[in-house]
Amino acid sequence: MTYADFMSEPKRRDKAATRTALLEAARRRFTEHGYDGTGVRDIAADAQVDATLIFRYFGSKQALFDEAVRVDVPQGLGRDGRRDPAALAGELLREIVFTDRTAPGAEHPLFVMLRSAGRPEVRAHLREQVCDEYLADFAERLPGPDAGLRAELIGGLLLGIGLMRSVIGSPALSDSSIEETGGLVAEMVAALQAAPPQ
Amino acid sequence: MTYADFMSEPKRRDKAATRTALLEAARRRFTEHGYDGTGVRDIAADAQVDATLIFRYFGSKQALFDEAVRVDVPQGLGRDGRRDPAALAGELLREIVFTDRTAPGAEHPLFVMLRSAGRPEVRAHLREQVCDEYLADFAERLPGPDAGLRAELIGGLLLGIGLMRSVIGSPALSDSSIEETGGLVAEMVAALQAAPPQ
DNA sequence: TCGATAAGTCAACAACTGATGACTTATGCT
DNA sequence: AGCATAAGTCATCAGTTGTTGACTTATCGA
Repeated sequence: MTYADFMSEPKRRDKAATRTALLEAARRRFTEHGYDGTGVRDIAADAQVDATLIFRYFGSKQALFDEAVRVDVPQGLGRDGRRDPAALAGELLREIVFTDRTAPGAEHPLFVMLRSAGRPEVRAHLREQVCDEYLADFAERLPGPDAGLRAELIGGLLLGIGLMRSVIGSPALSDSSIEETGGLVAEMVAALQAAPPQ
Repeated sequence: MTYADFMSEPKRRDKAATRTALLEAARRRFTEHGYDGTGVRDIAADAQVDATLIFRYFGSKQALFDEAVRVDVPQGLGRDGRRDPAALAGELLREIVFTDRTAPGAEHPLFVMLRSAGRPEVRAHLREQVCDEYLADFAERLPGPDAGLRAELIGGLLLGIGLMRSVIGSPALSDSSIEETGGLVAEMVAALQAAPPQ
């Protein structure tokens, strides 16, 4: 069988494979162009699949987006041992911000959502995930009556760093290593812990 | 002349007024729904004006967006006197992040752009403005060989705080005063200055 | 008061959007 | 081998998008 034969050969029918191909193509497209900038036909073309299968397998474009962007928030990140907010921030920095962006589906879903932040439902989803799931643990480990504010400042710092890297593409942060940036972030978080109540 | 007469009365023709009405409506719509989520007919309806005037006066939807989102970056924010990065950060916090959001056209253009970050041109514009215009002054006032990285970390912190307030809508930061938040931010920036080279 | 010019209106376009339902074709079991 | 069923295809819909050019109407100086 020649190469041309192989290429023109109709591909085997495989629901699971088609589904994940669609899901991966969707993640890439949504990451790069946002929800509104991506059409179902674009996704299907990337996955080399018929566009109507999106509705067969996911129901709607919105449902596909939701699934492409869903993430399991690791429960109780620093459960035993690492109760230190600075260490916790370091973990989040590694898990969310400094993902290997050469890999497929590399960008963390939080930043995919950020690129579609024009849509109110996406913003709501973002708020739930950031505030309720990621930031909840922080507040109770920080001192002072303004612990909630301090926790959100750490969240803002981490998200801001990710924003600079993945959305804005600022040069220094994009090229920096996690050790370099992590060290500076640790100092900032430590200062936040030590700061007197405002 | 009755009220009904007044209401049904055709309004005076006034190019300048129409233009600014369009511009303000565009700012509001783009702020709330992003570029792709906003149609020219939506904007025109808000401004109570015919949609085709957008193309008469601005050329295209994109050009209208550009003009609606344009901002004069104050040159040399801390030219004389306030050479301290922490003070500079405080100024930016007041100017960009803690704008009075009850006012019309309240959101700072940077965050309007963030809500349309799905579009590559918008991201490019954002990068230019943030890195070249806002962050340039910071780098030369910070110590160490990694001054550029530190400057971008401050940028990330400020943008992240704005993001939490205006896009995500996190509770504590949204309700906080500029004094409260500014105090904590000052501590973080100070720690960044004091940090040893990584 | 007339007429030139600017301001605003209207109908329509071609392209694209997400989505549907009826259709065809391949696959795996008996 | 043949058949039921799952997987994939096709034509098409109805609505929306940005944009255009030809049209009407108001405004204001002569």
